[in-house]
Amino acid sequence: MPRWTEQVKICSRTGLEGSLDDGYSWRKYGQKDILGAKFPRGYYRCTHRNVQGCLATKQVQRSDEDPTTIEVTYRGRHTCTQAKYLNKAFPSNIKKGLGENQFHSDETNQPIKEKIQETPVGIFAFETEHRVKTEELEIKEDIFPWFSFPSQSNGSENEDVLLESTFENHFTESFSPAFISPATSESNPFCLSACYLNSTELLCQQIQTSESDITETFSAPTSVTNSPILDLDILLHKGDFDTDFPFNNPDFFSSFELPCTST
DNA sequence: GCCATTTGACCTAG
DNA sequence: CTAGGTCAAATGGC
Repeated sequence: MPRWTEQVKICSRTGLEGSLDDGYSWRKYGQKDILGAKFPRGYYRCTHRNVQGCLATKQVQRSDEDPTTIEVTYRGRHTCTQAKYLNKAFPSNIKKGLGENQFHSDETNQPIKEKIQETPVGIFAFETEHRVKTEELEIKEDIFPWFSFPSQSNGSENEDVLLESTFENHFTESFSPAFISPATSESNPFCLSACYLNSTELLCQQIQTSESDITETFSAPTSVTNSPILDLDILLHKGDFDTDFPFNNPDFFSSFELPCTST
């Protein structure tokens, strides 16, 4: 049975923590305390298991080191109708560009692709969660030290609030003005934090700044500003972005609004 | 009443 | 034997 792991960065402000919507509907069937882990592991199976015999399952566990990161281990592929639906909902070049680096297995029908394919709903989840390739995690944390949180839970009931506050403060203090565009001054900086560290997430960064810059950024990765976030260009795999990559087309963004705006 | 979640019990691989 | 994974009754929300 195919098995692979994602790391999902959560945005506690959105309240989506816990749902971890990946486009599929899951039913929780168990939870276990894992030896040596601070947080219990949740066990989920596809809601359509009984009706359609879909054997996909996933395990969800919050990371010890960074409680804002959820490790999601998928097992088995979806055979239910929602998998078909999700496969049709997004341009195929997205799948090609983003899928191949995300997983340890060579399975072709992988949730991250399906998640991204799911629009517009998938886009919103895509903006509030942070999925990273496991192998890149350390590199990202080196570049974004403010993404690493001290282990401060000590049983506090207000852990999430505390984390959110810390996260937000780190961001408002750490981002340069060049990164936070004046044009998006009403946007909550924390929303920028939810726009991400890998290639997929950098797209969101660019969405928040200037759509017209997107093409330039992707087509001329050596032309960067002094914004530290753009150093992430080194993490981009040029092959991930085909010339017709949808995010290069400003029209792609006209179909939805960015949800992370302050009230 | 239906469905999802919770949680202690049970199963099983190592 | 132990830890991880699953089952299923109890519980709660709608």
